[in-house]
Amino acid sequence: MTITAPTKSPKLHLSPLSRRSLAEDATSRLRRAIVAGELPAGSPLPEDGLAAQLGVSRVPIREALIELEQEGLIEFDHRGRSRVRDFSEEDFEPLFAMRSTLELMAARLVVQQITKEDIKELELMIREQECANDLTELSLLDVAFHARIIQAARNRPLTACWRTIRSQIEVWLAKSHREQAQRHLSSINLTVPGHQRLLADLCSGSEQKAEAAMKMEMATWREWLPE
Amino acid sequence: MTITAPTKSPKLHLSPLSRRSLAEDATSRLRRAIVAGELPAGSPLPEDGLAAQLGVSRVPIREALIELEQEGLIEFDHRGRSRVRDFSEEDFEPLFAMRSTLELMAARLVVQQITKEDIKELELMIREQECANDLTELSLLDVAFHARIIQAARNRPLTACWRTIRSQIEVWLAKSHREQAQRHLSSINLTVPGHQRLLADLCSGSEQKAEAAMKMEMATWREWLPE
DNA sequence: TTTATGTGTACTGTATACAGTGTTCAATGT
DNA sequence: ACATTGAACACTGTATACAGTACACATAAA
Repeated sequence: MTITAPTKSPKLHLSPLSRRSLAEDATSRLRRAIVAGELPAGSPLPEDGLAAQLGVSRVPIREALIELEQEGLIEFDHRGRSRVRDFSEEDFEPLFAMRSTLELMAARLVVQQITKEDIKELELMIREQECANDLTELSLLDVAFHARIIQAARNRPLTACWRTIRSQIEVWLAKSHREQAQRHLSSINLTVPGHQRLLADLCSGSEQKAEAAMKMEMATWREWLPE
Repeated sequence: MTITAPTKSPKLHLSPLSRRSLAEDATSRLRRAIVAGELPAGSPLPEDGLAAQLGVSRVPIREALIELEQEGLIEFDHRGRSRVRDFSEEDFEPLFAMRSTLELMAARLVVQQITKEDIKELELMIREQECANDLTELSLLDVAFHARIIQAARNRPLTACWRTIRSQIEVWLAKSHREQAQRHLSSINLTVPGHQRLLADLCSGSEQKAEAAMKMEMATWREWLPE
């Protein structure tokens, strides 16, 4: 049984599977480690050491570190050495304000142009949230849901901005869960209905409703965090 | 006459002049070239070629290209080759919307906490704008003025977001001036009074005034650009 | 003329090597 | 004790080398 190549170009054009580079792999590995708290705040990130651990050379590591710095997860000191960023409580309010601003803008844009495709995917994501086993998993799905809303706004600069804060949000949530899990247990039952409501209002065609729903969502999130 | 080292550590701590790296130099050189239109939209940016022209190796060039991609000035294709981004007219509206959102947020934050230092610097910048010789110079000073306002908002994520759009704004303005300089000649006399008014309202302590003034400023800018 | 097939080329992705620099810490002098 | 010097160290910044791969073009087959 031989594999025969198609003589005519096959019309079924697959998404051109993105040859992930080592740099991208390193980025997501490190990002996950930081979000999960495996690399605690303040940890030094020597290029040599990381390269050895991940079994690659320093080059992909350097590129990963640059990316993570843009995402606000790590910081370089004056001579180029990087550490996991140490978020203090004063960092929360600005981050929250920025998130609210971006998501409110997204809500306004989404309501005008949401597609069937968007709705289908968002509904699917809500269903996945129903199956979440623990808080950490749920909060990552939560953030992913909001990322999908941003995407539905179809505004490239907005997506770029969101990218600069998304990981930081994940860090906050994970940290908060680790430190005071019991406080958030109730939220596990609120997330799904909240998102259903939000999605409904984003589909309503009313800018007021969409904005109000998003403000509500942001307020909920606000209560989760510090103090 | 020998130079004697101070025996006691000198209290006068100078800002630790940032040993600019070749990568940073390359970034600003390339950024300027793109904004100025010397590297037209669509130009390929082979690492070898750029490295040779700037007299460095590919490593700093790679890092510069990554940075410029984050700033939205260049794009990588599916196999990692980069080109100067080609802004079409549809790209303008989203960029404008994002800018307005960020600057409005900044206005709200600034009015609560602007300092004497901020005001002094902003006034100085307005005086520099009075001396601008041509439109290009003026528009760069204009963007720098707004960047300083963002800085005065003292919100780190906001600054990071602004960084993702700033260069794109400069590209739009420069491009617009090149293509239809005469349309904008009148604006040369409006920028300074507009900024004086804006600064006054940012200092007024009234959130309403500050927001209104910034909206006005954004509307002015809006008229500069396509159609 | 079209459609397949090979081959060269231009480029990136990655590894490796080396040079330079701030920091630390011990040795030295006062 | 204290300041000063110096040498070793740990690390980044940069250059260079090599390997792999998508594309273009030329050539061969239908």
